[in-house]
Amino acid sequence: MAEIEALRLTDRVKNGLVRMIAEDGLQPGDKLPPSDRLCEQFSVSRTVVREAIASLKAEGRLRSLRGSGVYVSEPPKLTGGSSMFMEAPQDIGDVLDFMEFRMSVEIEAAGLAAERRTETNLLRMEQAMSQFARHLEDNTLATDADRSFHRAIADATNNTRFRLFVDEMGERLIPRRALGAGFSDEKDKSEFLDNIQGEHRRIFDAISDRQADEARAAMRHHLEGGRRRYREWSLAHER
Amino acid sequence: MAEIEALRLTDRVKNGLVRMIAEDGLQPGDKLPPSDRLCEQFSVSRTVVREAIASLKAEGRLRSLRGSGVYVSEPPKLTGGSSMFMEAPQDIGDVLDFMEFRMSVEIEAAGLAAERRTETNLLRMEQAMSQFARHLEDNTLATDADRSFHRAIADATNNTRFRLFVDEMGERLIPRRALGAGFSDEKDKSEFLDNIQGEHRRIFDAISDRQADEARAAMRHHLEGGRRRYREWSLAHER
DNA sequence: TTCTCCAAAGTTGTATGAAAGATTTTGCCA
DNA sequence: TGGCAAAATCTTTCATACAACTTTGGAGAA
Repeated sequence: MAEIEALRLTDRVKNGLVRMIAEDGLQPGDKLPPSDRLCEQFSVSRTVVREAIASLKAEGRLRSLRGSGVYVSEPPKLTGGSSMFMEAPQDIGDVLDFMEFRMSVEIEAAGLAAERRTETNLLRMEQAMSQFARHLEDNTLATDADRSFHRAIADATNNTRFRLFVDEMGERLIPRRALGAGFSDEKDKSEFLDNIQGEHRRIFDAISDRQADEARAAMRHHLEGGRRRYREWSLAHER
Repeated sequence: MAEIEALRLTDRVKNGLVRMIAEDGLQPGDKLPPSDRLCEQFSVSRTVVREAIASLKAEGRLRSLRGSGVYVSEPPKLTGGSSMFMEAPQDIGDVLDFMEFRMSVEIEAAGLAAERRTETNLLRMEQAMSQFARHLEDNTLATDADRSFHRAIADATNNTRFRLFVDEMGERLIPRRALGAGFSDEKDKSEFLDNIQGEHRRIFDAISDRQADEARAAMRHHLEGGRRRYREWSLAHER
């Protein structure tokens, strides 16, 4: 009879990792120390470290890239919304509708953010932008950074509903392909990503300068571009 | 460049395990084959099998007893939490936040409606407006008419998401009082309701004339007024 | 100088052998 | 038959090695 499950090393390391992420203030997209380093830090073998990381990956808190490193990813945010109008889109037309709905929220969020943003809000946006630049080559990590940027704007509205909406939407509407996949030419892709960075910058500047209308216009332009690209992409790839 | 994340062996084994559990009809509490067996079955090393099991443990689908074996555990029950951001508002500040969030959606809905409305849409709006006028004396009926008007606008966007949102929001955010209750003077009240009719009329005209920006401005003004009145009312009645 | 290409170093993924801790089964003896 | 100890089984952990991939920095070319 196993009254008390002896705490396995793997669990100890797992807890140590989440504590380490919290204490060191590691943001989504940041890199963890290499596994060898973690081995000596926790005084365990690599097997244990790897299993702990595998656990955290399964929980969606880490992401690993072969040959590169292990990265912190966006916190999982339990799904489970039941609202009909937040259902995951069913077909391409539905995705476009959803994107349009999203626009309505985020455009206004940008405007409110311009009126209410604090220095801390601006800092988070800047962090997200530089993170985006740092991970241009990796679609999933750039997607994380993109979400961080939009979430920082939602935060700046100082209205919880916007933040909650952006979080929940992220679970359902992530046209991951749209952030870099589907380009046959590498030059086209980097140009496209540069474009997005420019759009983010324009939104950021408007919010920083407290220009609400310009912030709305910039956000509208940004999201309209994404929606247009998705439509073109889906037209080209429909079967 | 990371075109397609090459599927790691661990993920393959993980999928294989869940498929195996399903196909063999393993119930919670049943024991899995020993890891050595799984290794040769999937033709991989123990490392891989162990990481796959670690993942499934993290997801709560397996649990392992040292020295005994690995067992299927109760399937994790889906957290049935509804969409946080659509929760019914808790306090006055929350109501104001929700109203602001609603504004973001309906402002854009008005703009889209102006671009896309059909004659039928306009007819529905007119019906709602005359219904509103006909029932000025009855708060609940006037509220119904008000909802019909906003829903007709959402319909005119030709985007299902807007219609679904307006419907669902109506369930949660009905400042019934704001539509007439709380007036000590009958004259103030009728004046207030005339005001609302005028705002509706302005929105309707803009949509009818396909003036998207004017429709947005009119809707913003309309909802901002409602929100301001609610705030004043709540300040006057706070305990 | 600046750009391109390539090799070396760094990092994760996979394989293998071994040993220790814990549980279950076996088999012997009374 | 009943009890008990050894054997077998299984998970956990450690250590090492190699493969696959990415990043980095420097040598050489334009």
